[in-house]
Amino acid sequence: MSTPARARASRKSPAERSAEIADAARGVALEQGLAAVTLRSIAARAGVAPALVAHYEPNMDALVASTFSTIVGAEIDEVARLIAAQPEPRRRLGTLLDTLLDGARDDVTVVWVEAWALGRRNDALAASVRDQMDAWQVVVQGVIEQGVAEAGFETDDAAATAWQLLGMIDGLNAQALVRWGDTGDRGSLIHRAVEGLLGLPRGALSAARSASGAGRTTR
Amino acid sequence: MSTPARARASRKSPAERSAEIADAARGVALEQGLAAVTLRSIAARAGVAPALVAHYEPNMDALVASTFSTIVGAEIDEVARLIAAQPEPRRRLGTLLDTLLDGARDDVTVVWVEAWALGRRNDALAASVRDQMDAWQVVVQGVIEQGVAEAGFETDDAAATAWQLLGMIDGLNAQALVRWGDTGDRGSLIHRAVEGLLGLPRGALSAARSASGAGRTTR
DNA sequence: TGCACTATTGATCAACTGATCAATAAATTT
DNA sequence: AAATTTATTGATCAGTTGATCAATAGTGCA
Repeated sequence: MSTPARARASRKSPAERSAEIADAARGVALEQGLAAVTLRSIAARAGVAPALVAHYEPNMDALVASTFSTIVGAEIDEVARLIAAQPEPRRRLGTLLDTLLDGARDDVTVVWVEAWALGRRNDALAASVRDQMDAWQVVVQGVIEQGVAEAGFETDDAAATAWQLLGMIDGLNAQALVRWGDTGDRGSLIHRAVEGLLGLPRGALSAARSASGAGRTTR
Repeated sequence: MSTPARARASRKSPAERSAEIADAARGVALEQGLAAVTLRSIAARAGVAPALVAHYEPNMDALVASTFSTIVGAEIDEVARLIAAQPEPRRRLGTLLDTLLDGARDDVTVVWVEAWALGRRNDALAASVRDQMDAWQVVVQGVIEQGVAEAGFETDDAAATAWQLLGMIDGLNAQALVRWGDTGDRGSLIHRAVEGLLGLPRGALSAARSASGAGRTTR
């Protein structure tokens, strides 16, 4: 009862082991942040010697970058699916805002914030961050363009408006991360801001939402 | 022509030396980010042995935290002064937005973003971050409340609206930090969003601004 | 069965971090 | 001038990080 020193890991196919390492990295990143994705922490979680992680990954910067992409990519896919399920632009937009601001993905927000910071010293990560931001922007721009075509959204530049919207969301989430506790309801006021951004009448988004029965009670 | 090994530092009063160390930390943080504020980097910049930095600071976490507070505190003071110089609420708000989004303080934005990330592992820093966010919020809330009283701003909850506004600003700046280059004009669209947030007619803020001759040409 | 391939590992490195402490040296006081 | 105080330092420690490499041990093939 002393050294819980990991037994030799069973031999697996490179594909399988590689996937396990990626999974371990994803888990550590979600639970403790991207900064905790180290050679040894991942090895420990995967039940493997540190050298094996190094064997499968060109370097840790790359693992951190791919881990970021995996996590954020999954988030984008998930939210994109939720949006696509909504039948109408205003409700799509409301779903987008409510989903991203409901606090259920704070672990992903941590990953985002750390990626912004770490990206300054990890080029591969910085590139991944830009890629995933672009991917988000495409999704949001799609919602806006459809809204312009079908639901009276007003904007000269859907692309720029999408960036603006994303920036607002990211900022509110990052803020909520720090302001634990007394963070009021992020997401209630943003509806007004977005209505202003898109030239919609006050209440247009909230109305579309409550009409769809998506109201949360408290938070 | 080999070892530029620092000569013994001249003896100074604790107050003076302490200030020099704080200055060195401020400089490093602004030029290379908070993560670069290390015992040795600060010692080198201050022209002093690493042990002396440790002698003057209880620990590095505290130095990082106080450095953050110094930098952000100065930013708040500066912007608060700029705002106070404006005679009217709409122009005050416009000045606030334009000043914070003109990209002239990106070095401070880096400090903010890194503080959000590092604060997760540095309690003293996390506390400083909360304090400075509160300080910002007070300033913004003041602008809003005056606008409600004098310039037709509409909001039920000036405090929450101030947080919303800050979140938007932080998010756009953080985003611009990463999206080097193709970051369109942050700050042009935000006027519409803020108008929506405060129940102002479209163009109310931009009009107040250009009327005051504060227009920037390009960026 | 024995050979070849390769997944896996322990040991080890260099580089960096924050921190401590006895020794040194410059002031100030006596 | 001597003693005292204290600013400053070098040396050193323990801890972390990413990375390399020869040695080990499963696995499948001949």
